[in-house]
Amino acid sequence: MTLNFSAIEAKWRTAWYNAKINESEPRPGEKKFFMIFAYPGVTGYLHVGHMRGYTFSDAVVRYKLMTGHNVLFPVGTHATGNGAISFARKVERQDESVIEILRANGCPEGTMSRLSDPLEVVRFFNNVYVNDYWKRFGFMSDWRRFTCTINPDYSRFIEWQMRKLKSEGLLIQKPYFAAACIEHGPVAVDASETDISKGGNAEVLEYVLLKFDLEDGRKLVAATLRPETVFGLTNFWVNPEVEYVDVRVGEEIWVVSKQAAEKLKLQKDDMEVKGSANGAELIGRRCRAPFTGKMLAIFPSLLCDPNVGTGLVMSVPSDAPVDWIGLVELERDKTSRGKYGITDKMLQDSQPVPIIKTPGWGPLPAVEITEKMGITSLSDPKLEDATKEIYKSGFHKGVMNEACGDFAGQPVERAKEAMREEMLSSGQADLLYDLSEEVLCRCGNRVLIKKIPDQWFIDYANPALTERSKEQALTMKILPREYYENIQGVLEWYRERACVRLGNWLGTRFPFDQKWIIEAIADSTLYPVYYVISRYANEGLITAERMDEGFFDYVLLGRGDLEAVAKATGFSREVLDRVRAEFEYWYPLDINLGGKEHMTVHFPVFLMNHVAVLRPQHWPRGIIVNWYITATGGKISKSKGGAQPIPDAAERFGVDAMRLFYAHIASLYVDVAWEDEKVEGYRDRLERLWNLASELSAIDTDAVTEVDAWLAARMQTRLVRLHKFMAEYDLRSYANDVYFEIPQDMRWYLRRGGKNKMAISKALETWVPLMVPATPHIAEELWERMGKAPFVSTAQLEQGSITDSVLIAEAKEKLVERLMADVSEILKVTEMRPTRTTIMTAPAWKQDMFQDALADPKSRPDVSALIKSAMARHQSPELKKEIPAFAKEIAAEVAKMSPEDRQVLGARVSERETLSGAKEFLEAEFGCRVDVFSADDPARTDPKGKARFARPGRPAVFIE
RNA sequence: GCGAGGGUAGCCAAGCAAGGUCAAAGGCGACAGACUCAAGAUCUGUUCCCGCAGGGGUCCUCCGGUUCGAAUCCGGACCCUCGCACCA
Repeated sequence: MTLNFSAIEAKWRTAWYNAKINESEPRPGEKKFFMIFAYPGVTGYLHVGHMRGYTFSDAVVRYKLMTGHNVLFPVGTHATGNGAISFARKVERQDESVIEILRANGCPEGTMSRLSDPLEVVRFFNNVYVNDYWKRFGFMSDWRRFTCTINPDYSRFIEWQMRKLKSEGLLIQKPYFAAACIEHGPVAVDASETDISKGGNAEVLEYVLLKFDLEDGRKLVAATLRPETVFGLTNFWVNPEVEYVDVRVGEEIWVVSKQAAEKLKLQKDDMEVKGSANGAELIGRRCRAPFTGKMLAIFPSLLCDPNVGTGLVMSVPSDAPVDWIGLVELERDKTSRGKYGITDKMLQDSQPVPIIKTPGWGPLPAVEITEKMGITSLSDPKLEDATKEIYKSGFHKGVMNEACGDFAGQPVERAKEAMREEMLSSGQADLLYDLSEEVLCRCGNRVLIKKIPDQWFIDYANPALTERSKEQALTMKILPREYYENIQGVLEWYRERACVRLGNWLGTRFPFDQKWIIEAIADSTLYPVYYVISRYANEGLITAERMDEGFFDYVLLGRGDLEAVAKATGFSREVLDRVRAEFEYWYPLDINLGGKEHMTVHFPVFLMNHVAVLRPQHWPRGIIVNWYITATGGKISKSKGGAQPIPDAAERFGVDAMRLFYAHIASLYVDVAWEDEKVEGYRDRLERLWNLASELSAIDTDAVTEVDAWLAARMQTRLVRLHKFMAEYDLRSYANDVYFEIPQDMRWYLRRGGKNKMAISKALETWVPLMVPATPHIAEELWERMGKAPFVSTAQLEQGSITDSVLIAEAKEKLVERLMADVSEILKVTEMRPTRTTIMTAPAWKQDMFQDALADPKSRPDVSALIKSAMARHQSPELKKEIPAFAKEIAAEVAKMSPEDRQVLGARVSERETLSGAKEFLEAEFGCRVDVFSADDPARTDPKGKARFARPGRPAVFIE
């Protein structure tokens, strides 16, 4: 029969939500479990990959619910930033790809036009996320608590958070250099290119500006990334075709390209353009280098790009292939030399000077590499590779040589920093921030780096905060284990982070200066707290306008006086105390789960904000990081739309099949490629389990067999294992046992001739509830078919216990399985068709000795002690030779066993009795007569003398 | 570049922190058998090599080391993925 998953899912999610079993109320005295997943940013449709982490969270929550916890699992969305704005803009200009995505996801045409409004975008997607994704997947989430970061009440909370950070001294102000469009203000430069139309991969570079004195008092300003190479300067490059300008910066007159002047204007407070400067006129003159004071000739070079740096370049031919080839070309170019009056003497004075010792290279790497690569002209494209190669090895492995004064012997990396500092403080250098490639705003203007003099930061570098956060992290459950260790380093490394920004963004106004909007990472760190409040705001019991500082202080920090707060806010005392009690009940947060992209962004600041603002008993208890589900060809891209809409996938594969896929396909801590066939495989698996359960339920006999006890025992063993897995949030191992191992146990039971109605229904009652975390809908349906009252979702899982009788039952069955494996091995090799099988279990003396060995507390049993006691027990002369040999063997074997195995095997079972009991089964399996003897039974048939091979746990076998 | 993670049998994927119980779970695929008129589904078995008695050999990217013993620990090489801060 084919199951109608879709109907089953709809039936049960409706039933759950009608019965409100997903709603969370504090129940004082009862254990609580509070988990969230990092809420998604509202930037468009999500894809099937996103559901992995969410589903994992729901599975954990459901498991906790079934193991004695009162759970809280709220959800929300994060709309701060420019995601919704950029989406709305695309709709507005009828961007084809966006319209296409909307259509593909079934967005009605009428709704589409509304989505040119960012707030409508947020509203629309909030609805999609909650209804089409999370409810559709049957999450045990308390929908009453939904919140979104641009809700007015949420904003009050964020304002409060900022006030607390400020009063803790954690908000600081200092200049900052940010990418900005002249028209539109700050823009985001990132690969998704939401704000920009070109240059998403650009990086912000910090150039050191070096000032070269001209005789007329002006300064030629060269921009460099390698200030330490001033020791190797030989000349200066000016492009005769570029338009330069004189600018006044403070007291000084600088010469830079016109384009560079524009950049400087955005970054220097006291600066003005004086007039144009003639580049060609400078060529042939001389300038004095900073730091060394060396006089340098000025040569022409058409390679100086007015858009890069200052459009003026200093020349270090020892280590810059471009500079070296520039000189080589100039030497050849008699015309230019004549035109600019460049003499042989000037060229001779510009010979490369070795300054850096780099392993694998001679004193003049630039000369060496151009020769090796056969580069002789500035137009050779290989020049770029050569430059990269020399830069890389010189910078990372090089050491300054004896020509470098005080810096001789220092690694280049260190010398660079030291010289930068020294020249900056002595006024010989300055800084210029620039983008590594051209970036264009959506409006078409060029994006430049602009100084923001009064930028606010959260001071995550604060030593006390860092220290307390690190200590807290040590006490937390953080998975995977690698991240538990790494987060220490991440917290240490965290610096101040800009927490507000200018421009057109969604978010909360900064309470200390309304021109700023609070930035997206800053307003999403403390928010799990808000889920205990949002519910009251959503129900209208408290209102945004009146949620003041005193209100939050009272409910979250336990500060202030109830009467005063009630009076100031107008909220009822009863509500105020309910909110406060609810916070005290649910907090701290037990688990925050989020994707791996959060490891160096959200998680550390999430922790630090809690530590900074809340009392220690409310600091977080756990973090789980999930890796991604990717498309077969690479990452499923959020900005480019999901591979298939989530509701479509749910319809096609079934929610439970998808949930099982997420749970079982791999550990949470590896990336997995989404493949339709795999999800279909899980759907088929669920159908098979359904059929198996039906087949078992249909059995209606009371016949008692020895496997009944085994089945009961095996379920106990499984339960204990399963709870151990979930203690580590190892949902994958859990699912493996529930969906693959337990069905295997059930089939084995049937194959062994089990058919006891009571035993079966007992096992099903254990098994079906175990399916709830991963596949709740199908579990409910099975539960109902079994005649149980709803809901299995709220049932409690058995704990399971491993008693002696469990051990014995397991050991017996293991014996049978082991024997079957041996027999089939023999049959396979010999290709016999058996007519009779004789099984000879180990003789009493071997069994006794085996038990002695297991009982020995030493990890390696004492061979001579084994021999002694065996000799004392068994006097027969023919054993005299066998005992020592076997003692040695058995001691070695036992030495290798785990304590668990020893325990199992120590549960002494009569092998002959056990196998005799399974005789009928074995005869059916082997298709021949089976006789079971003890090896020391004279009645046995053993013409080939196999009996002596009998060992405890592995009887001898003779097949004819 | 800096920081982090990874490379396991035809494929996917456990194992690796606490070395021995690992020829290495589980799934998929393939092959064989049962069932069936047949196909599919299902169930059972096999799926590195050798072996007519339950055994042996060679394996966990490559090279080297530690150890009685290494998929697991250490060093090196090659390859892949992710994060690097105002996109969230």
